[in-house]
Order: sequence, then structure tokens, then C-alpha cells
Amino acid sequence: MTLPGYDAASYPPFAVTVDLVVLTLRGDVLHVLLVERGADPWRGAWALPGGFVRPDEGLDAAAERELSEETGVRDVPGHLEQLASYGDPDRDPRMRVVSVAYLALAPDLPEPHAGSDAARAAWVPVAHAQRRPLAFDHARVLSDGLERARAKLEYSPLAAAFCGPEFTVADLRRVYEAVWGRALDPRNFHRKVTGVPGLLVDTGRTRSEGRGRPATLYRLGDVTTLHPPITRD
Amino acid sequence: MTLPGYDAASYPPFAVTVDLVVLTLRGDVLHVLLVERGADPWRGAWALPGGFVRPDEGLDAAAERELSEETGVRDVPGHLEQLASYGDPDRDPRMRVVSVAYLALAPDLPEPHAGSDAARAAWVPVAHAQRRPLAFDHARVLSDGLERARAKLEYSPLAAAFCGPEFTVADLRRVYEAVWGRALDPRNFHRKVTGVPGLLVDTGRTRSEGRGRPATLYRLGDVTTLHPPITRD
DNA sequence: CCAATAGTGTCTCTTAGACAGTATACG
DNA sequence: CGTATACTGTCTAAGAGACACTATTGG
Repeated sequence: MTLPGYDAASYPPFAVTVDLVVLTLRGDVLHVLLVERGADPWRGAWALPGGFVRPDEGLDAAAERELSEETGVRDVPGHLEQLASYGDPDRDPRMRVVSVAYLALAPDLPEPHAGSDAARAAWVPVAHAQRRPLAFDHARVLSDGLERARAKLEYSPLAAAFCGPEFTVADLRRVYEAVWGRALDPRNFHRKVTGVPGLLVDTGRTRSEGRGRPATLYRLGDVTTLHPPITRD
Repeated sequence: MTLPGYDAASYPPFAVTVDLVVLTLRGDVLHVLLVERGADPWRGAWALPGGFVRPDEGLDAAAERELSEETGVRDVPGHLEQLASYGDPDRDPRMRVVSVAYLALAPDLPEPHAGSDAARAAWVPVAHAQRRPLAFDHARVLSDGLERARAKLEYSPLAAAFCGPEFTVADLRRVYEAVWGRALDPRNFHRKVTGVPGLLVDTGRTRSEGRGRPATLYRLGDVTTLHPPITRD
């Protein structure tokens, strides 16, 4: 970055926003949080939640704040990471906006309440969301977020972000199945996931789903990378 | 993104820049393009090249323009992709700056010439660059860029971006060795890389390095993902 | 008992790494 | 000839997918 004699007045200002791809699992179906826009442009269209970065706030902090505001949950559990930035000159007709998109993965959360600027907010099944026209370039952002999530399940312990602090192997498998959109062999999955050193910590307790043998409850270990990975192919 | 009644005057303006991690191979050693800052802040410190995004220019276009300007080469061959964005409120003491970092991989390029705003510009061995204090948060950006490059060599045909349009298997291997920082078995590498369907297109010609059997010259095929991958472990 | 889910064992196929061996150049 | 590099073959170990089998619950 060079910044020689930068004259702020010589450039029109940029607005910087954060947009969120918030994914969760509801009834074994992958959902994304969308808001219905209450103002132009794109009034009435569905959009990813987001908002302006405040003057004294870092990008990650802005994303955390928006996540909390839009879900209505303080200290949202799960995972939050930067996805990419989108800054086509004409992506917003009003002014030059650069949006820094974030990907959030969370366990099942309560129904969202619409914010001041949104007509509605709702958890929408991802397959459904991808068939709607979304505001701005949000269809692209959503695609990028989904692809990131799918890829990272292979080599990171991110699937656990969709679960509570304690979970069973079957819980984890349902996450993989929902995100990847295909069934996995429960037996091979069990062997693979329990075979990753450091991934799962046995709590010593079990949980019964009503029918069948109760499953061991695990907590997430402290690994950051899965060796060997859980592959998609 | 919500943008209710946005009053541009109610927020101080953000500046948006692109910063570049430009990697190349020079004599089998991985180098990064750095500039010596000619103005405060960080006058005299080394920094990643970059500059302001212009009002009517997209982020990718700004990165391409800066890459061309800073290397002194029109239509730089190789690969350019967005890396991440960095926007801590105090990363630049003069004003609020959000930097969108890009990763560029290029074949060996001529010595750069300092721009108007930089005292010097030079290709610096990566190991050396990582030991220097870099301006702003550029040490972090450089690390992130290197890690991205290392990871993407595993499953993408990106190594060819470091080579010319035609290259030998040994050329490719030297890229992997330089980026990963470790020696690879030439025989196993050869079998692996020629075994990826669609990756290499035999030109029918060979190139002799002076000693030893001449190597087959290949062009890059049209695959985007390596199946199976070239793993690091 | 049966049905359902949890978890283990076993087989086959593919791939990774080690490394012997062959091919073709230069001096 | 030797040496250096390109390329191929072969062995072994480990992981992936298919799927039989055992374990433990509720009804």
C-alpha cells in the first residue's frame, strides 16, 4: 500500500459493509438466514443480513455485531470467518459500496426477528434460497459461502460448529450429509471420524434418541486440521 | 446488506486499497515483490505493493492495474486471486483504510522499477522478507498469502502459473519444492503429476538442460482441480 | 421376540512413498 | 566410457468404500 500524498477529498468516499452467510441446521436441512428488504433498492427482495462497518470497529468485530443483531442472540456460538470481498462499482446504485462477506456456522438458533431496516427475517432452506433472486450480488456471495463450507468440512473440525458443545457421531454425520447434500455410510463415517487423532473427546456419557443403542457423547478436541481428512470425492 | 436511510455524511469515509502478494521463482528460490516506502508513515520500511481502488474500478481490476504498474509488465502472465481483506481501525494512522489483498503468482519477471511513491522496488527472497519488519500489517498479509499458495498447490494446477506457457515436469517440481520448502522425490513426483488426468498436454517436443536426457515439454491442460491431489503431508 | 441405531471387522481397490532399474543426453 | 537427468516398474503400507456382523436400546 502506497498512500503518497493522499487527498481524501479527491476520491469519493467508499462505504464498507459486512454481509453474512449464516448457516445452520434445522431438522437435518441446511438453512441460511435471509432478510426481506424494507427499503429501496431491492425493496421486497430477500438479501443476506449485514450492515455498515462503524468507524472504530474492525471488520471481524462488525461481523460479530451484525451476527448478534440479526440472529437476536448474544455471543452466538459456532464459527465465524471472513469469506471474501465484493466491490463491483455498480453493485449498489446509490453509492460505491465494498462488502466484506463473512461465513458463520451456528447450531440451531431461535427464529430471528426483523431488524429496523428489514421487513422480515427468516431461516430459509438453502436449496430454496438458491432458487430465489437475491438482492445485489448476494446469490454469488451465498454460492461462495456454501462452497467454502463444503470444502472446509473435509479438512477442518468445522462441522462441530453446527452442533452444541456435546454431540454424537450421528449428529456430525447429519451435518456432513446436509452440507454436502448426499448420504454417507454411517459405519464408514463412524470409523473415519473416530479415527482422526485429537478430534473427538469422549465425555464418558451417552445419549439415547429413543430407539436403538444410545450413542457416545463427544466434545470437540483441539485439532485445527483433520488428518486424515474426511473426503467428499 | 441493509442500507436503510444511509447518510453518507454521518460516517467518516473509508479508503479502500488493494495490496499485492506477488510471488515468483528466481533461480529456484521463491521471491516476493516489495517496495520501500518513500513517505510516512513507515517511511523507509518495506511494504507490499498496492494502491487505491479508483472510483469506477472493480476490486479485481484495481489489483490487475496495480500488478501491471508495480511489476512494469503489461498483461502480467500467471494467476491473480483475491486473498482476504484487512481493516483494523488503526492499521493506518492517517485514516480508516480497508485493504483488499490479492495473491499473484507469476513466472520470472524483470527487475521492477520504483513507482512515484516508492523509493525502491525489488524481488526479495521470501525467507528474507519474513524476517524483516514490514509496514502496516503486511507481515500478516504475506503469511496469509504464502499459506494460501502452499495449500492451493495441492489441489489446483496453480504451480504452472510460475512457469512459462511450456514447461517440464522438473520445472513444476522445482515450483513445488520452492513453495513448500522441501525436496520431493523426482520419480514419484513425475508419476503423480503425469497421472492427473487432463493436467498436462504433451507438446511433442523436448527441452534439454545440457546434461542428462531431455525432458518432455508440456502445456497446461484445462483442469481446475487436481484428482488425485499432489499432497504435502 | 423385532426394529432401529451404534459400533467393529474384513475385504478390495487405490494411492503414497521408497527405491531399483531403464532410457537418453553430454563430456 | 561415466555421470546426470528423465522416466518406468515394483513393493509395501495406509486409507476409502462396500458391507457382514455384533452390541444395546425401545416396543
